[in-house]
Amino acid sequence: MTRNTRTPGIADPTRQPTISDVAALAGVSRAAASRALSASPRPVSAEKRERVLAAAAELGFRPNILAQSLTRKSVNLVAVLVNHLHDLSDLDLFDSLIARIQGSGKQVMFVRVGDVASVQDFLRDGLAYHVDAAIVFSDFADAASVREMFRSERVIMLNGRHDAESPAVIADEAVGIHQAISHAARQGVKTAALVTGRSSSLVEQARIGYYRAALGIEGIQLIRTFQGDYSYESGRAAAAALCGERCADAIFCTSDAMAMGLLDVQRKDFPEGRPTRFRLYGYDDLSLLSFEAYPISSIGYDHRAFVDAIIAHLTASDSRVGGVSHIATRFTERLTG
Amino acid sequence: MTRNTRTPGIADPTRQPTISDVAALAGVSRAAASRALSASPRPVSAEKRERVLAAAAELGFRPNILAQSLTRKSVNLVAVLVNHLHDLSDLDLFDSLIARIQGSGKQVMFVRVGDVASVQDFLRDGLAYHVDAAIVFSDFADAASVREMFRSERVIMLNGRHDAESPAVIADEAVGIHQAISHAARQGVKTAALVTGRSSSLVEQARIGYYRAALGIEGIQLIRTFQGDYSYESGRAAAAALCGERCADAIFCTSDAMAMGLLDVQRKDFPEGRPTRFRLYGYDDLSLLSFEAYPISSIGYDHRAFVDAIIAHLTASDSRVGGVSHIATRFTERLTG
DNA sequence: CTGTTAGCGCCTTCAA
DNA sequence: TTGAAGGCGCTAACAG
Repeated sequence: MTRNTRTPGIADPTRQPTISDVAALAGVSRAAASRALSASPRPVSAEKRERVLAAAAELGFRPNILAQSLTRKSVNLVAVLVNHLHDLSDLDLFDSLIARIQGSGKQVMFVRVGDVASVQDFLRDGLAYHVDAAIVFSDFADAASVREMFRSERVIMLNGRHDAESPAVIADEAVGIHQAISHAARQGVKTAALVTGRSSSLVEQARIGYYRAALGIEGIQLIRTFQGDYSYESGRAAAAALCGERCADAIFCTSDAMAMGLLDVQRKDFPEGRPTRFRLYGYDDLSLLSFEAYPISSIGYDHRAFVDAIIAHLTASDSRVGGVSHIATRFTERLTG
Repeated sequence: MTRNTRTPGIADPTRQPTISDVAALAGVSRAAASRALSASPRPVSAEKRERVLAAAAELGFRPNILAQSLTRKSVNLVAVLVNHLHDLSDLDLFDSLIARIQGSGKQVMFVRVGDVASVQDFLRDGLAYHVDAAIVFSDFADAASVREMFRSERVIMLNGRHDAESPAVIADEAVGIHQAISHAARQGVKTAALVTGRSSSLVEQARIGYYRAALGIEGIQLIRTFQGDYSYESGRAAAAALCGERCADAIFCTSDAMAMGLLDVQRKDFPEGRPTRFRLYGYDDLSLLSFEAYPISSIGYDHRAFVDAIIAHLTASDSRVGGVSHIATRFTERLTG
């Protein structure tokens, strides 16, 4: 029995039909069957193509994409790295990202990288696919590690940890933050408190810097700071620490979740639906803020533009150019501002 | 040049090193290199293993999992099918599911199947991987289609559309629903309104049936019904329709999101933090309900148990047994109940 | 323990 | 246009 030549009648009937089976049934060579089944136009006589297609249909043949990719050098798989799912500041963003990736004919491999250790585990255990591209939300991975992890040059960094070789998409946070703070200044805010996330993240460090700079420019005094971790619970903790005696005129939170926690602690004090002793500003512009319970003024960016930029890098012809796309942010006023 | 034998010095240096390169550098056969690199213990002399490992490290060798899977007949890939991401009634569930799957050494392929048409597209275009298993949340896919789509016998159905050949995990909704309704009865509720989702879903049809049955048993009269689509917006619409003149003593929503929308519309009428003219019951027990703004009594299940059941099916030795695992649901009382 | 050999399923030269 | 042959990267079976 020669290579890849089988007698379908004798072989295991539960086995998935391969292109060899199709070729045999159609009475053509494997190469001819491959050409007939190919999406791109290849030289096959119309009559043979017909026979091959009929045979494939009869057998219920479906190509093994993994085997294809072995020769094609492209698996049509994109890895998406996140810390945890909770980090997805907005599911809408994610949903449209996945839809767009699938729309481009690729599938999405979802990789949850909870901490630095698991990045190392991945590298050590070699349990990473050779994917076409990787999109990195997770804080815990730098561009070089991800390139090595997935053996891919096309690594799109969204966490600020890009380098010269990998493209990145980053939100231009300074603009929106300045808009929010100058809005506060116009409302007569003189003193402010800042609730931050883990300062280990580069993104967060930069964000804090923008707040401080804008407050300085607008002549608002930063009288207190509280370090949280982006979570709702840490926002509640911040309320206890900041909303006592000398409460600032405005409290800026570097995540909406924290602002929500803070708001909930204060909720009983304001039947009007918003705090009166201070103004409250969040960050992320979660779609949840359109619910009446959390009318928090916030800073966000256009999700469509963000996804567009990612897709552009994904489909760019030159895979290894390390360009950085900037996405504008904007301030949205709601009841609390 | 014979099969798979290369001279590394001459070959394209940007090419990823293969096991042949490692073997050549270590001065052993490819088979020996494969054995040395294998996770499971295989016969290799300690000295050779040493040399191979050193060579692999020097070259930065990483096995191509896709090529491995071609011979191993297992890709270590699990497909997860969802409608949209919004459908994930709780991200926590999803997060731990993915963590557990990755913990078992498999990766997760995320497939968004927005409608019936895309299921057909998948089948027609053949752009589906031969995965080890598929986990189906999406309403739009039945067991047989998914088995064909992914060429896998191991299809775990969570949408109620399982058949004799595929295992399933389903929440035992009747229990929790009855708990909620008998709780309402004990509070003196005599009349009820029901806000439902799309009744095209089998799960939803069954759910509505449980509500009706339990209301009957407890002697509560169902005086009004409103059809929504599980969304927050449709909950708001329900409020307009149901909370007017002849408002029921209790309103039961088949999703928490709808209950939240309904609550928000009524919010201004109750400074006490909850509606007073009627009791409100949701479904899903979202973690969001632990926030003070939405203290909605709700019905849910133990996420851990649910994930455990899925993983059990995933790792079961007999792939094609179609057992159905039932997960208990329970009622949780909050302010609105 | 070792290396040789024969594939996994597919695609792509390359002569004919 | 066609089919034979070789190879993608890896592992398993088989002699030694």
